[in-house]
Amino acid sequence: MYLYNSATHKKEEFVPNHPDIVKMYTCGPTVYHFAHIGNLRSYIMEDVLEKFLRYEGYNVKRVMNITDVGHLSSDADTGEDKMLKGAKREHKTVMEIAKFYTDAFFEDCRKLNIKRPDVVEPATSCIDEYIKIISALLDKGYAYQAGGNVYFDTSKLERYYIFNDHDAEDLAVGVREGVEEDTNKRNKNDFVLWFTQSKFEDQALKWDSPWGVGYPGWHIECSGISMKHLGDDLDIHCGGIDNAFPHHTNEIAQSEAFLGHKWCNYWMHVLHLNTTSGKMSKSKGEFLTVSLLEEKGYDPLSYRLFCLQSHYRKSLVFSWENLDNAQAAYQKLIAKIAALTPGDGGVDEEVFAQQKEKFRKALGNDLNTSLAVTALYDALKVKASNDTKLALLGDFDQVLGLDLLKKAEAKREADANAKANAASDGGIVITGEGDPAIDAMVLQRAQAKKAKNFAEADRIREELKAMGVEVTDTKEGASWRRV
RNA sequence: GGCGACAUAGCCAAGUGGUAAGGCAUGGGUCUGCAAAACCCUGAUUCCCCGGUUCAAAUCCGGGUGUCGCCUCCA
Repeated sequence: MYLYNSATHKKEEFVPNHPDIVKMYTCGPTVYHFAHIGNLRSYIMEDVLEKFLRYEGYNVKRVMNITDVGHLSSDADTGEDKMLKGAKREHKTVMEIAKFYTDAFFEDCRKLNIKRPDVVEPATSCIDEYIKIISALLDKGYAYQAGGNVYFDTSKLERYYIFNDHDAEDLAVGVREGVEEDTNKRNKNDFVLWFTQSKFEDQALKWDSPWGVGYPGWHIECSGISMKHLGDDLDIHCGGIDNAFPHHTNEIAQSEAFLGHKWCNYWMHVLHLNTTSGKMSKSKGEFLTVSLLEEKGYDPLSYRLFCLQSHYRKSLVFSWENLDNAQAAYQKLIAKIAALTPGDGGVDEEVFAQQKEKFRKALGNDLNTSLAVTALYDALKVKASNDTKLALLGDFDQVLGLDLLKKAEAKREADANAKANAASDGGIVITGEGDPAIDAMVLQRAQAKKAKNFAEADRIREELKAMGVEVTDTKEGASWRRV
């Protein structure tokens, strides 16, 4: 397969370091609040990558960190630690906050069919790992102590900038309000590996270290966690585009300085979900969560489809209109699949192989999920038995994760139940969810309709509507369901 | 200010030199007392703009414009 590598700015053929395993690392969430759906876009696309690798027969080991300490820098407005702020807001301890929002994050993932990574590691459980790396960096002369903190010396590297060509002189330091230049730094881009002196007092969690009691810097956790679980090399490192600089740049700097060789081959960066007014963030505008989507009547998987219809390397604009589009498309898709009867015709292997090839080619070309979704429609339209179509859809859905067959089956069952609950009278058949009182009203309406008393029929339909019951006419009579 | 990316119909988009896929929405039709559902039909003389290369450009080159991201932690 081919993947765009942001480190080389080129689409490259993916070749793992070891033939028997693909080592994949994903930057996880900072668990101080709920994830918004923009955060989740990245995890959806990374999930597709992982599932496609497995689909292609690779054995994948995927690791994700949970940031519960470390990048605890300020919100520009208050200068408070994010975890601490969350804790104060909810009158809980930092660890309680971390647990609560970690659980909430994986609950959101579950709703979106995002597989839990093989290893999920909180930053706070790998302190020894960071200390080991920092000590070695000091020994090798890549790090120095100043003002109580340990810094990485970026001037010691031959090449520091990886993802873009910065000129240190042009970097604006402290461009935003509330950020002050750290005078301990020898070079503009040096970064902290270990803090004992923080500009934010009240750091909740501290550990002992050779350099004093303190806590790890913003970037060391990903290097430490990755090496702990994946060893001294890595195939694919994923994250949101905003992480490219400085977070990932710094990870590469410290990891390769520590290891003495190349660390990670492929870098995948997912672009942002924006609102019409710009980047989606937790601190401004509407805070869009999976729960909010559900409250508004959206299936979380409609959002997944929305993301799939776009490409991960393009920013995507969220609007309710766009989500409506996706939800309509999703429901139509399910309805079409539900209309296919299983057990019809067997699987035509030749057609199956042809369609599958198209699907593989789409995803194999830098995860062209939009074309992969098109392959779903092609599978529905292809001249073949229902069994062939269902086999294709089920096969593709292993990667796309839209619960296509499951949802279609549920719909078929619901329709069958409605039939089983049918009440009939004088040749008029009422199908519904099995409530005799409702059946009676629906029957009354059907009789009024048969007598061409349309005013009465419409009146009863309105009455039912007010009760949350939707009536649709059928050939035999009428059908109803609660909405 | 510097750096990185993107720009195709109302919206999401495919397209990597050979004459604009697909989906949603819209409009029309069949069906229906009406409605819903379903099915059929429907759309870009043109791909941000201006030059250039070529028999041929949405696709390549040059120059603009616009949008987004990064340079504080953020997916």
